[in-house]
Amino acid sequence: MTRTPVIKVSFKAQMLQAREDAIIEVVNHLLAEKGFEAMTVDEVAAQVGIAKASLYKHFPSKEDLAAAAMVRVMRKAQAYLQGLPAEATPLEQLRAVVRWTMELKLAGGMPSLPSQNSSLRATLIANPDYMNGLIEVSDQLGAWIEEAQAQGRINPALPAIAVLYTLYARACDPVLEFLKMGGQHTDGEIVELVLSTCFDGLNAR
Amino acid sequence: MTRTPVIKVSFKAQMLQAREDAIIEVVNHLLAEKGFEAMTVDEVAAQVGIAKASLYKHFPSKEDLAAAAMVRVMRKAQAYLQGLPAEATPLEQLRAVVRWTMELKLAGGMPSLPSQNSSLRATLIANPDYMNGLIEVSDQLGAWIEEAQAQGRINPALPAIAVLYTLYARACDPVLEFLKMGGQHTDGEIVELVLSTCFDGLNAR
DNA sequence: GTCTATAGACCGATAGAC
DNA sequence: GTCTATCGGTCTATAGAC
Repeated sequence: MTRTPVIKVSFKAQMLQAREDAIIEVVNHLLAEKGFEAMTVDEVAAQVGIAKASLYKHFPSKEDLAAAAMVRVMRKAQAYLQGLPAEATPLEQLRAVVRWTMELKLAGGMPSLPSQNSSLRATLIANPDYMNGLIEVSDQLGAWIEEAQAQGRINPALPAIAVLYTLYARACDPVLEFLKMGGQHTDGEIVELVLSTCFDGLNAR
Repeated sequence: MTRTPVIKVSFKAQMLQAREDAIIEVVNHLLAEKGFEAMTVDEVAAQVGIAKASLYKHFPSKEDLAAAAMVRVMRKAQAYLQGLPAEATPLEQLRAVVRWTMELKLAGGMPSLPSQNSSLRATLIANPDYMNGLIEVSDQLGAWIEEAQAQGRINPALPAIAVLYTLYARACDPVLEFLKMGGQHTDGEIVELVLSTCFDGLNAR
């Protein structure tokens, strides 16, 4: 066993980390653009500019690639929640995070995975980083939902879990891409439109 | 050229038609259950109980299989629209068709295809039966939407096309399956819940 | 005997894994 | 760069209807 200078190990680790970031960035955009099934690992390797075999040095399987991208976006969500102004009302917080989610999706940065893929689900559930992030985010959102319901801002007749799912679902709402495809509205208009139908509903008020 | 008894031709045609119905039924449920990519044509053949080659006597490709299922559900939608009571208000009609759509999905009869598959999209767009059905359904829904907006029942500030997309999106809303997975509600409750969030929004009124 | 449909082997390409 | 599995699609020999 050879002693390695500390400075070199750190540098090497930095390189590894940088490459992993690049990989995850590519995976993130590919997942947003074409989904898990349609994304091939050859494609990922090509876009990163490394050999396919090198990918497997970092991630043991395609599922783990996707999981890493999900962990990353979950961390970004946690950071966003952390940065929200504490003085805002719960309803404002919820609207803000949904807006953030939809803006991310419209910008091509939201990895949407099929909700019915078993191998991928298993990998995600087995990933503590992902699961802890998901739970923390859900707890925060759940708390805001219940506060907003207690304040009579969000319909108290709705189960909080149904509200939570409805908010999460904006991250993969096909209405966003359809409206964008139509080309009649800016991204900002689309976000406000869907935000309105989500919170205010389709009915006139 | 030999004359063939009418009765025989009819019988044979009936057999073919019956088998095609069986195929489409299987495809429909497989598409609802696991999506287009995950569905294999071997699987389809096995579940129908015929050889794979026989499938290709009926449908020239996997895409056409999916297209046939989509045409079928589109026809069912058209028949449902046709059967609605003419005296109901436009808003009631819209609510009814969305309810019907979600019930079909919860029952496993709504073939959900990924919105970003190009080969499948091409096949569907090239299919006149599907496109005509889609246009007819959209025209009917669009007319109701504009009527309901004129009556002040649906928010007139929303572009009609956005309302239309929002209604269509209920056919692939992951909230339905998530709530069903939770096991806390009956299918009927889930439908009314999502119907409420769709039309009334999350906010208290 | 002829003709059609079927069953199941088979092929080529692709993609995940190493 | 190689290996292997899978999957969409095809080919052929045979069984059965007429």
